[in-house]
Amino acid sequence: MTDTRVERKERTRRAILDAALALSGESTLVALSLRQVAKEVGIVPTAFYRHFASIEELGLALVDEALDTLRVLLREIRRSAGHDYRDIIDGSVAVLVEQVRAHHAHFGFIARERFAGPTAVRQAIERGIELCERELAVDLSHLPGTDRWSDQDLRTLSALIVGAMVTTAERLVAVEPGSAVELRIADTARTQLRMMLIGVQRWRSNS
Amino acid sequence: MTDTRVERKERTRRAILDAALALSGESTLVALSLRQVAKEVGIVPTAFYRHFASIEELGLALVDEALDTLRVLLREIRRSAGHDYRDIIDGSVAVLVEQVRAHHAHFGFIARERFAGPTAVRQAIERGIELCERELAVDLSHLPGTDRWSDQDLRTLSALIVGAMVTTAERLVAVEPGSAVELRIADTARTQLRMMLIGVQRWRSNS
DNA sequence: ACCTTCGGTGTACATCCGTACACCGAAACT
DNA sequence: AGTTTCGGTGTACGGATGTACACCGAAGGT
Repeated sequence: MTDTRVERKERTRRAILDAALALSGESTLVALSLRQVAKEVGIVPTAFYRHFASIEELGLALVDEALDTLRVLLREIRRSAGHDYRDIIDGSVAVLVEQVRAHHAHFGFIARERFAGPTAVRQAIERGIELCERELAVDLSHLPGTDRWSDQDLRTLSALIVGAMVTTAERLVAVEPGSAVELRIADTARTQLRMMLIGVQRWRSNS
Repeated sequence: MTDTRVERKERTRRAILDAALALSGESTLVALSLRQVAKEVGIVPTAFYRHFASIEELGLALVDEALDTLRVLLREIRRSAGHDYRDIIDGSVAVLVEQVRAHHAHFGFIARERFAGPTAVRQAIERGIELCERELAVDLSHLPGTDRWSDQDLRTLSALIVGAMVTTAERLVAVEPGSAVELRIADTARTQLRMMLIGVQRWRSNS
């Protein structure tokens, strides 16, 4: 009574999304049944259709949300960046750890569905990651040492870094926050970033 | 009649493994039913139990085989290695492309189940990849320029390279052999390896 | 005040699932 | 030759799944 009909609808839509995200964490979207989700939410199975036509469509909505937090991650990294290489690296990894902690369900979801999800979901994720690579490539072009790089080399380095960060995120989600293992993973990530960026100063496009 | 009982058994076991590998390519192991596999093989569902206690156990057998071809990949790379950095890189990527072509079902399987598979399968894959990192670290220690590296830094670089190669493999399986895209992926992989290895000459452990 | 819209309900059904059980027939052993 | 082993069969079950259909009751529009 305190709320309008659209508010009610939105609320159960959220509940469905949250339940699906939580349940898919136990295995995968493709192993998730409409009835499980409905039971978890506390609605009757057929009510599910008032919000989504299928689990796959639900998955696409989840991908959108997960990719949003991925973009937030990039933005936070950019915002926190110092100008010294050391600062950039330390700051980026700190932000990564923090964001994965705060939204580990989303990162786990991306890792799981990236190769195992329904086709449409996979494609959506791949497009999102590609977008991140493109954004990062632009950031990289503002770094000292990349003045004469070709666009393609910038993209290639970007892909390398994004790949390493995705792998790091995948490792982080499997680990408890604040643990010693988490620190080791962060340390490895910092070292890897340094290794990749050391190359930057020496690199000349085409050679 | 021409064959003994153990041969027969082994033959249908193989058929089950092959069918499961093929069918899991459409989605995931966790979305694969015992009955689907049985139907594909041409046996009655209950006959499945003569070979595996569950789909998960079947999955573990598949992991073993997939990890075998991963080890073959490493061995082939080592065998084909020149002593010049350029040779090593070109040769390694060539072997990678060739192996992924020849066993793309296995590489796809690893990519899919690595994060989305049953727990035991995920762990087995992670252990296998870790083993590859360790092996590669030893190879790296024989490279010129890594004389004074700490073991940990060798492992870290190894993890970086393995991660990039896994990502490359994941991209290769999604692409048709001999296509222009495949060439581009291989080219990117070569560049990335060069970028990583350029750092090797400049790197000093702890700094 | 009346009618419409629409999120949620309840029942129902065909299909698929894993698995238990009794059974078969030929290979393998003695 | 007689017996055992064992991969494969066939039936049968309780339970889960997607979805069609008729229905309800309150919010929302007129």
